[in-house]
Amino acid sequence: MSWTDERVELLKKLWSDGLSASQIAAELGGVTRNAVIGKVHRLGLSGRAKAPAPQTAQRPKKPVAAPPPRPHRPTAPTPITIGATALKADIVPAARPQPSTQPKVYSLSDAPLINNASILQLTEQTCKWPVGDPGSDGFHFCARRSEAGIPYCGYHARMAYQPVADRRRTDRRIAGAA
DNA sequence: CCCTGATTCGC
DNA sequence: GCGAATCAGG
Repeated sequence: MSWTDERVELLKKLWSDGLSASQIAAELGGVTRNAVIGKVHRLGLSGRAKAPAPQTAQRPKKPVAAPPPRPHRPTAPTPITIGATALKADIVPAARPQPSTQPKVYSLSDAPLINNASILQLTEQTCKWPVGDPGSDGFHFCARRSEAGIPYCGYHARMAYQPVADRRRTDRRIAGAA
């Protein structure tokens, strides 16, 4: 995945919005936070104003609002309780669609219609691209206006219908490689 | 250990 | 130019 004009533009926007490099990397997809930081430096926009955006640095112990109820599948009747953990696996992040057809060129959509959208708030008009780690606090859906006929905004539509780039998490130290 | 950005340097 | 590896820190 390369730094297209559009991706650079989004990078600039998110960076100036105070998002962290890893958050931006997650939103862009196909790049690591190292790549984002490297690009930021090459663009000469390192150092930014104080970020009012909620940094993931320290998570608040209590969510501001009650956590959204976890949806569960209506298909199977509630099984007889053997273990109490049955619901755990119910949240499955929307699967990234596999590459199919090459879509037309979409324009970059605007800001999210819903900030921090939960799955329950998604409608026909909102991009259903999952952002962040399901189960983690910051997880939400993109929720920019979706393009007609497809469940994604212009930007994510392109990600969705492109071959899934290897989403490397190589920022981890290699264990054992003393 | 989780995370952050900064820097280096082989590609 | 790119970004993994590394560094320095919260």
